[in-house]
Amino acid sequence: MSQVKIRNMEEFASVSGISRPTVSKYFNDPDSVRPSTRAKIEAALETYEYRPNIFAVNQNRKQTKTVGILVPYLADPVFAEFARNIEQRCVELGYRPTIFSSHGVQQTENDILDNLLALKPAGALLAPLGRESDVAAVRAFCDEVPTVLFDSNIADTGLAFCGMDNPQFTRLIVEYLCRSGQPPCFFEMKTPANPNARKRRQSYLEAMRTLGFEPQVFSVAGEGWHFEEIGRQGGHKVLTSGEMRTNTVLCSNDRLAIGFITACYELGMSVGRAEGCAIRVAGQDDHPFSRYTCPPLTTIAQDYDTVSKHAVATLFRAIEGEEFPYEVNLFEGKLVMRDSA
Amino acid sequence: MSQVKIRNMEEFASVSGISRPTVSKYFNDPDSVRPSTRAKIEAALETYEYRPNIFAVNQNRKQTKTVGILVPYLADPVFAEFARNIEQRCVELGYRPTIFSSHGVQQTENDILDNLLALKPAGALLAPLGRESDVAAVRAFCDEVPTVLFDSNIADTGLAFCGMDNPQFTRLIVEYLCRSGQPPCFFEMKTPANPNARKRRQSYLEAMRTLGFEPQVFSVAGEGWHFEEIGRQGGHKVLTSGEMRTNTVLCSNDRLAIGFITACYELGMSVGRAEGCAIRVAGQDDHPFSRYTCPPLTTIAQDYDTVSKHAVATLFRAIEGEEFPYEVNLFEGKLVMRDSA
DNA sequence: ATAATTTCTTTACGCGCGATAATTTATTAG
DNA sequence: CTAATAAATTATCGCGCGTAAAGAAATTAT
Repeated sequence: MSQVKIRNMEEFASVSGISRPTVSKYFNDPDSVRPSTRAKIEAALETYEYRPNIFAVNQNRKQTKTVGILVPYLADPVFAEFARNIEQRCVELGYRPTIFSSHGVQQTENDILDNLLALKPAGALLAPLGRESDVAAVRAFCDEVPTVLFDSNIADTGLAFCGMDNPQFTRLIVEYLCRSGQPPCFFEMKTPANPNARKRRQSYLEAMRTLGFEPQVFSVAGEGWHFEEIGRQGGHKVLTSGEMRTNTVLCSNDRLAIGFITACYELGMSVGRAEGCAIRVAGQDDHPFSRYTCPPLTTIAQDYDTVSKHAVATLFRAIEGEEFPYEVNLFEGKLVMRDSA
Repeated sequence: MSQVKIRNMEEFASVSGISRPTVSKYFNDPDSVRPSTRAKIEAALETYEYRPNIFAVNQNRKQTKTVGILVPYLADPVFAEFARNIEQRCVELGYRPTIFSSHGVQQTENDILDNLLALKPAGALLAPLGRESDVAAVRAFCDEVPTVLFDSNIADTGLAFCGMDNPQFTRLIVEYLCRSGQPPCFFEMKTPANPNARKRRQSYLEAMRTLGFEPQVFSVAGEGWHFEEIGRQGGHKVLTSGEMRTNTVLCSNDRLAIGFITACYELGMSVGRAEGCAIRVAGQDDHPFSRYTCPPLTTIAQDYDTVSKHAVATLFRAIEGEEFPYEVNLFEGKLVMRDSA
């Protein structure tokens, strides 16, 4: 490694013995130059430290190598896992992903979309806030940037949506709960942030009716993204109300279930499918922490990997110029039987 | 809002009736122009949509408004919380934070530092991987960019370090455990990624000796960042080994404790400080989920807010030109008494 | 070998803005 | 009202690179 500092592409071109426009072509696509010149450039790259100035590159190219990743709440391990997974795939494809979190706030989501737009990204992968989203703002963004939505759908927005097959999710676990014990009641937030929650409620009702059982829904108060606390406090209310007509609770998602189990503990109720337990609790999502609740949580596993993979693949089809109609890709979940139900 | 699209600062200057250099000055610092011209510019800003091209700005300014935030593992809610907190503070100060995660991998950490360098950030806030970090690479980065380290310290690197006062943390909870029941043994990973873990072990030994008790340390195998699973499997080994000379376990951190409690559950051992419980378990960090374990976890609360605040404040002192010697700022934790110990 | 084709070089311009110097205009002090 | 000061204007350059056109050189095909 030479001590000579290369200041720009001009200098690098001269030490590599290739003209600047050709070097520029090389950095744009190494395969676009003759193998012999490519070798020369890469030899120089071994000797001298040089990388094109990213700001100059991005200013002049119409399309950057940036990919925006936006999740509604990064402190939720479900979304941290999505972000990590998607990020890695983008890196592998030679792009520069940037992760943003709306922190559950519409204004923040809008600000991020606005800032992201200024970065002229090649594409974006968005998990919108859901109910809190400014639909017009998200649509406006999608009109400018190739975008794939995931997790939380906004109809006909962006190139495609990749998410869960909520009816399948809920039907699967409702059927399991019904055949292994008492039919479940449904525990949810009254005004859920995420549209998946509404679909799951719907799917619960349908599944119960199909199976010939009377559904019972508990919608508890609570705003924001502190689901565990909402689940805990709501759990206390429901459990002490005496209104539960069953010993089995299906929670709208795992984080609510985690809080609900805490409530059970605090009320001295034993949770589990084992004999002698007072109550069975199940969740939906397979949250990373669900394996470690006491008892471990029975739930439906969302396949982060498949959803991420498909979302990224769809985006890059578009980035690489393919045209295709709007898609909705829903993926099935798998039952994860643990001890809580 | 006019329909005329403003393409650059030149055009915006002309529609606002102000010369381009003055407009440029305004965007650099709105207070640097006369109030009357500022008003004119802001009036135009109401009518026309224009924002300076961020790439052109960053190319020409020696210093950008970017701030890099790097954490070792974003899927760990402790770091998600840090990242969120720091991010928000930077936004409030008018900067553009960008969050990165090393995902526990040295090469990733190095790549991120490398990429970050190319973004000419005004500063960076790094929580290094710890044992896995390439110290030379981190130091090299710190030589180029004003950097404050947090959470995990690398001696004499960067402008300052902000983190926990591990001796105080551990002493506090050891004292509590000793006066409220049997003195604790210490449960940790054999080769912890994070240097805090080593200090906590040390501090445990000292605290126990000071109090006149015989320490006992269990170092369990396990690599990586899946602490809950390591805690669970290690917990099984320790609990079934018959080597524990006490009914109280202090875990090196909350995530290990969460896994340990799961192991207790799986072995049918009741956890808690209540009478009749088989074992007491305590953690350290006040992980966001610790409130929801069964029983809720007694732990030492790390003050994310204060650490973040201090780290950001220190960085911006440097960004704004102040010179000061290398600092180490350690913050005390508070005992959070819940039911597990 | 010659022609056809591909690739490279040279030259030149443009992107959008920061920065500077010299000049003009507006504001404030006396 | 004039001088002193502050602020805005005009003009001009530079940043580092993308890109286009025209011609030279190297490669491939015939």
